[in-house]
Amino acid sequence: MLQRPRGTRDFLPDEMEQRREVENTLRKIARTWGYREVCTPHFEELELFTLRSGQGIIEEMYVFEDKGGRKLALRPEVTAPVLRMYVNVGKTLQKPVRWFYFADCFRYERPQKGRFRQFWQFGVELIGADSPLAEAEVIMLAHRLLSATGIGFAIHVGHLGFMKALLQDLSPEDQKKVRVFLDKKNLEGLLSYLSSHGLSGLGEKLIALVSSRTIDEVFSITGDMPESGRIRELFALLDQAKIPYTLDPGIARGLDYYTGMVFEVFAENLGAENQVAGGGAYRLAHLFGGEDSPSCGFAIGFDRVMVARGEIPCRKETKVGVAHTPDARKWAITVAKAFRDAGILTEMDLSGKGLGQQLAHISRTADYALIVARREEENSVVTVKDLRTGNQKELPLPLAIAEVSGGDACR
RNA sequence: GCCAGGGUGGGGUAGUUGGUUAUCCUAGGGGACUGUGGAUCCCCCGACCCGGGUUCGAGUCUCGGCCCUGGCCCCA
Repeated sequence: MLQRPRGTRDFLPDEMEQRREVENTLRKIARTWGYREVCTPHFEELELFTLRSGQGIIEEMYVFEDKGGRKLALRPEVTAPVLRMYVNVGKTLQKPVRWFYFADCFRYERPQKGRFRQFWQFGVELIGADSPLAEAEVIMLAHRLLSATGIGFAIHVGHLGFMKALLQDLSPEDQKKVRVFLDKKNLEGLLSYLSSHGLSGLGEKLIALVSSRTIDEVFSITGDMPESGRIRELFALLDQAKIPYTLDPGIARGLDYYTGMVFEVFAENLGAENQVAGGGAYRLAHLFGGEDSPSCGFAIGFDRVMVARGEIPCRKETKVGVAHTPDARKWAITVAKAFRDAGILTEMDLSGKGLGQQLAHISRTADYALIVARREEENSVVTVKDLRTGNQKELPLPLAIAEVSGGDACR
């Protein structure tokens, strides 16, 4: 038997309906904030992704050559494609541009809880706005979206400026090493690295920095910096908006292209892969040949959100099944059409068996049975049987539809 | 790429020191039953992840691979 490729999933209707419900909730909210949905190709030129993230990511991507010899890659994320699109068409757009996307991405990684080779991201990009309010807006929107999914989560907000201020005299390699130690909260490793590189003086300051939880503490360690005012304003805005967050100056991982504010969101009930969203302020447009545009955005790991939500029973729509006899087939089709036109989920019996067996099947799969046979056809009525109570009545079509519309689904 | 634990019908399971036709539940299909139900009864369908080795004989032991689950690494 053929298996699906490693790290991919099939979704049965129950799960698909839940995913669509959450997706559409996210879309709706993003729209009310003025963001509009965009879509980019599943594959792009390989260079688009290596420009952003370096050659190292080739190993982590699905890379292939097409019949024309072009080097392509399945998108591992969507920020770069969206910014590429912005550069391609954005000149004429009014700034700022508010876009969102819901897209599947592909990474060649080892699957584990909440991590798949094909996964979905819901993301937001705010391009061409350079202000603390813009940065606050994306965090506020992330908070709003994640709240709507019903999961428990914690937002950590940081700023690359803090660490930059302390590390500015170090070589780029040392900076990177130090950031990795800090991000992993490996303080012993950090101290021994620093002392073996003649940098012991930094250790105390760095540890104090990453354990700071207020902006005053942070600035007392880093001293004043050019962005101080702006950073204070950002956090003041979050406080005013009553966004629950933790100031986390230790966020340092990855992404050299982030320019200032960075944030990460962690969910409860997930294993090692518990980050459900991440983002920050960045500049990418100039990399793809556009004008330098300050931007910020984030992506939500949709699959992890769904895992974190756990099993939530799906509410089902009222469903009717149409049992009919061959001599009344024409009327049965008319009846079914009328119910469907009224927006009611309607299934025709396809088996041609006796009414008893048709009802046996319908009673397992629907809330109401419509019985349509010669008698109903002759009188232009339909027998509506409520399968929960067993009550049935013969009604003309409009009344029959009203009867079913008024009921609640039981399954 | 690394580590640990797993893999028996669609789902869930039993299978003793290696021994006949691999257990049970459930789901699915058909029938009893062509003007009224989910019950009941009967029938059917359907599995040892793949490949090599040991053995008279492998679901069971062994080696390799694949896949799953969790963790490490990475995480754009």
